[in-house]
Amino acid sequence: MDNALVLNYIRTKYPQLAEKSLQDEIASVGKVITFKSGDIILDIGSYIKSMPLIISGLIKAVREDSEGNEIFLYYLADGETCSMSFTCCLMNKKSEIRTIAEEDTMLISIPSKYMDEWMSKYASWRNWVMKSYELRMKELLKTIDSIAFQKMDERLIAYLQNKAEKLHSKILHTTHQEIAYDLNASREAVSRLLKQLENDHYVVLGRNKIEILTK
DNA sequence: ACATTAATTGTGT
DNA sequence: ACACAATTAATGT
Repeated sequence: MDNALVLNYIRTKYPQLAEKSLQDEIASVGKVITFKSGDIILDIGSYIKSMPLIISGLIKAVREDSEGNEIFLYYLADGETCSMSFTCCLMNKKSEIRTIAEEDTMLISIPSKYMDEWMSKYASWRNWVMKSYELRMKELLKTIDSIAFQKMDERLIAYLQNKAEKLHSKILHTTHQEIAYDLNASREAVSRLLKQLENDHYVVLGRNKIEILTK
């Protein structure tokens, strides 16, 4: 079994979940699931029956408008979870968002029946769930601020920085079109802004590649 | 190694 | 925003 593996992941990526018995429970009921880059992990309108603890890779959460345009909400990175999953599970509601694997991603899936049980059983679990909500709210507010108050050039920089941070890499493998979808801008606008950033020695551009230069 | 094709990026209006 | 040009990467022969 991959129990030992799960245990190892939990200890390295989720040190907050400190209780030994909790770690053991996660190891025994959690399933390791992998997704390929581009896979839709959870679509809008579908029911969720488990909660993900992300081990590696990157997941993008998006919202969809009536015309089918996607707008970027936030990234879910290693050491994080999806608060939407948590709520949906407990309330047995459909998902309001779509999550897509941005990179090849590995996560531990916890069946919903345990999530609730552990809330009263383990202090570290409860605290961590609360912390996750807080973090998710912060990330959402950041995105709202970006959409509401920032110009496109600032949004682009924030987007690139955020992604680099979540990926633990200064090199992003993406296209101008992809970024444009996320920011719901035109591809040309993104291309031109990126070219500006390159002239300002903020990034180096390549095909399917953006390297962010450290300042 | 070369030619062909598809995808991505650049530019002018 | 659109049309199209240029460039780059991928694929077949």
